[in-house]
Amino acid sequence: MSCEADLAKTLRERGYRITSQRRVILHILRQASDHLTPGEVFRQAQASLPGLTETTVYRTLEFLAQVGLAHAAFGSSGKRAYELSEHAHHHLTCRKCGHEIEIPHERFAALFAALEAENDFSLAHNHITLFGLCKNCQRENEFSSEEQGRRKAD
Amino acid sequence: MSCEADLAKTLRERGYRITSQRRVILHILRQASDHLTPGEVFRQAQASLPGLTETTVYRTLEFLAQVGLAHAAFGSSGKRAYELSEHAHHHLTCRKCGHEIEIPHERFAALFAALEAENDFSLAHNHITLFGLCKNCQRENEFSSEEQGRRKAD
DNA sequence: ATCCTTATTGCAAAAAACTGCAATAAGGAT
DNA sequence: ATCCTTATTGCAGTTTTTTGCAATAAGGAT
Ligand SMILES: [Mn+2]
Ligand SMILES: [Mn+2]
Ligand SMILES: [Zn+2]
Ligand SMILES: [Zn+2]
Repeated sequence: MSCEADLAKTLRERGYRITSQRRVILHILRQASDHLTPGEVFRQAQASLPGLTETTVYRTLEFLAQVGLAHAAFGSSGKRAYELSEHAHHHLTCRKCGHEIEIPHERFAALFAALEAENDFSLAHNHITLFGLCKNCQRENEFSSEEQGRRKAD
Repeated sequence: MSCEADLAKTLRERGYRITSQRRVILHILRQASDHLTPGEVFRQAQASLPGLTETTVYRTLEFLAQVGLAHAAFGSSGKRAYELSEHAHHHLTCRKCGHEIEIPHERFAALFAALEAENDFSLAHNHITLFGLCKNCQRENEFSSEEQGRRKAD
């Protein structure tokens, strides 16, 4: 109820329509534990909605983002991926292993507010990903450096 | 000289090779006033290097980013675009008109350092784009809201 | 229940990105 | 100057993403 009701309200008010495609895709995003690419959503959605097109998935995902129901992110794959927008957050993503650390938006709030004020700019809901190396992969890097050093010395 | 010398040093040291393709693409990035997409680079590069392939442009651009000579960014087009890495910076980009404001990295340094410390994470050189509305486009939005309000009231 | 407007979808085709593999060419060694 | 190793490129083909347009269907009105 609350899901459907929310959807109805959010969309109808603005003149948008509720379709089976949107319901299915939204449902898939709800189930998902993390970000999903259009391709992944498409494959899952086909099961419940045989006729569905990949084109529609792309457009629906982008639509949901526009309306504010979903948020796009660029993960380590480099491809766009979507997730439902619950609490605002950002990510630290490891370039080696893909491990993701979630950072609550509050951590960025002060800086963002300052940037808005200083630049007469009104920030939208951003969902950023900062790349780097996680704890483990940093260690591995040290190891390989040592090894390389030893090799050269031989 | 300094350009070529830099290039030689940066690449040869690590076992990479200097090729005409890399030189041309790098040269194009140097001329560019702002971020260029692979497609744009390709079109410009073809002039000086007829045989060049689009594939090579993609790979070279990504290569230059890996080596740290270039940096990727996701502009308002949503497509990846590259630029040379001079002083570290980030962007505030308007979703309406595409206007870009450059923010020096220093503005982010403190927060980033804190995030690294708090999460045992080692951030790479990130180049982020925050979307929103520029001064002008914010005003335009107000106007259209007013108009809409009036229309409904009629 | 039926009609109407038009937002949304599917389809077909294009553009953009990515891959595997064999041919090419840097650049260090002789 | 010639040879050799292998990093890099081009080519052909695949996958991913985007676009134009006609057909479809949501949902307000009658
Ligand atoms: Mn997220
Ligand atoms: Mn930039
Ligand atoms: Zn890692
Ligand atoms: Zn603007």
